[in-house]
Formats: sequence, C-alpha cells, structure tokens
Amino acid sequence: MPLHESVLTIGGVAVEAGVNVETIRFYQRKGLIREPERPLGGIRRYGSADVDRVRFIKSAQRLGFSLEEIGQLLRLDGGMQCSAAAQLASRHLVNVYARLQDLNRIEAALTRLLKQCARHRGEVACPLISALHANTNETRRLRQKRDGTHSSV
Amino acid sequence: MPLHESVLTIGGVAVEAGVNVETIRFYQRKGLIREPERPLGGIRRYGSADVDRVRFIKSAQRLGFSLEEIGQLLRLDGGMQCSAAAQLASRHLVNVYARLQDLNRIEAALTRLLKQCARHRGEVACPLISALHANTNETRRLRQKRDGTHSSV
DNA sequence: CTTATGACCGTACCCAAGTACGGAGTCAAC
DNA sequence: GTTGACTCCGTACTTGGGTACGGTCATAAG
Repeated sequence: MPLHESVLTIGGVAVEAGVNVETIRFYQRKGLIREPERPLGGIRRYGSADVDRVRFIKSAQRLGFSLEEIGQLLRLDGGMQCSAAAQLASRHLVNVYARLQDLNRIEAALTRLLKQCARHRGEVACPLISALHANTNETRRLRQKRDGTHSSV
Repeated sequence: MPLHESVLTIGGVAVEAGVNVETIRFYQRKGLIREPERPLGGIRRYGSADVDRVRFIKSAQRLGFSLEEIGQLLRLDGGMQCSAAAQLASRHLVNVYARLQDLNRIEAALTRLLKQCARHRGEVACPLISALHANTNETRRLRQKRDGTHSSV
C-alpha cells in the first residue's frame, strides 16, 4: 500500500466506494471528505484513503448515524477519542431502542389486526379499518383526562 | 350523535384532532379529507366526522403507514373491503419486519462496539471508529465476489 | 363602531440526503 | 484532430410531511 497514491478520478472513487459521483461532491460540500488540490486547469486526483473515507461514511449510515453525526465521528477519528465516540454511539443507541420499541408495537398491532381480518372475512365492517376508527375514539377519551395528545397505538 | 352537525371551524377541528390548522389544509390539498362547501363569502364548517377522519389518519401514521397508503385505506373505508385492506396491511407488515431486522442488527453492532470501547479505553485507536474502517474493507472484499453493493453492518 | 381573533388562500420555506442538469473544460484513443 | 467520455461547477429539483408568511375577509365581543 503506497502512501498517497493519488491516482483515481472522482468517478473512480465513486465506483470503488459504490456511490454516485454526485454523492461524493455532496459530501465534499458538507465538509465530510476533502477536496484535493486541482493541478491548474486539470483534474483532481484521489487516493484509496478517500475511498475508505466514503466507505466509512456509508458504514456509519448503515448503523443509522446521520451525516451530521458522522461528521462528528470523523472529526474525532485519528485522535483516538474513545470516550467521545462512545458517548455519541450510546446516545444513538438510545434512539435505536426507542425506534425498536415503536416498531415492535406496530408489528404486534398489525399482526393482531390481520388475524382478526382473516377470521371475520366478509362479515360486518373490516376490523382493520374499524380499529383505526376505534383508536380515534380512544384518543378522544384519553384527551378528556390528561391533555397531552400523544396517544399510543 | 346528530348527523351532519357542521359546527366546527377549521381551527376547532385542529384542536379536536390535536393537529395544526395547516396540517388540515395540507391533508385537504392531498385529497385525504374533504373541503366543505363555503357559504358564499363565509367560513367553512366541519363536523365530528371530519375530526374522526383526521384522527384516522394520525392513527394510521402511528402504525407507520405513509399518507399515500392512508389515502388508499381511506378509499377502501366504508365498503368493508377487508381483503384489500388486509393486503395493504400485510404488504406494510413486510416493511416493518425489514426495518425491525435492520434495527436489531444496528443495536447489536452498537452494543458490541460500545463494550469493546469500554474494555480498551485509552489504548490504541478507538475500536468503534476502527470497526467502521474495518467494515469498509469487508465491503471491498465482498464487492469483488458479487457486485451488488448492499453489504450488511 | 371598532378591534381582535381567526378563516381563507397562495406561495414559499423547512429538513435530509441526495439527484439532475447544463455549459464549459480536459484528456485519451483512434 | 476529432470524437466521446469524463470532470468541474453552480444551481435547481426531488421526496415526505408538514410549517410559516402575508394579505384580505369574516365574525363576535365590547
């Protein structure tokens, strides 16, 4: 692995990293990746470090980090700021737990409704749809007690 | 429950349904809720059916349906089209499962990384960050075999 | 009668994470 | 020495789900 083998064009980086050229430009505008010097009137050249950086971003995105958060991680990188990175990650983990809980509730509700739907097929009104309506009434009843308007499913 | 008690203003509907006035207008523009006749030069009046409809939309959103899908559900409503609604819901359920799987993987990855981070505190490079880098290499290796560019975390 | 609050309406703006476009310049191959 | 592919750059557009603004009208209370 030679140091600083600046040999790729932006299109090459895009192919290597599996993203669109425009995406790379976009990341540059966001300050997430560097913009190499341009040999007067020439074309910018990139190295494998740049490709890695794009891949880093994509990996972090798969972990659910936003570009904003990824920017923070990148600023920490290199300085082995373990505790800062860990803090970021655990803050993010809290989010993940919340979304997980939401989705589990949604999954349970949908599954239950679908079962009811299958049982009552053809009779009366669709349980799925009336459940959505029923829910609205439940919300109303709830609102009369404590007014916070954040009923759950 | 009187039929057609058109007594609320748009602001009243908004309060009753716990949403912003602008949100109601927005739903009207999207064709999700009706726009009552306007008594020449007067103010539109709404009934509790309209409030229910907004609540229906919000309930369905909590189940993760998009406004597009909700529009379909609303068009089914009233006609006890159970199987069509069920089909919509089960298609949606597939999405939910996929997202759930993603989130579970993310949760596992983050937890593992955080543990490593805690163990190696202060030594060498941050495991969290270097794990993301390592991942980029894994991606590269994968890409050489089958080119689909959808590596998992 | 006046004033305040709210309805009406169109349009513009917000966020994130890109994608698309168009004109000009560069580079390599044939 | 020209063609074709690619780069550069700025700007505008996209999607989803709204929110905000600003001017004009309507309605109710005092």
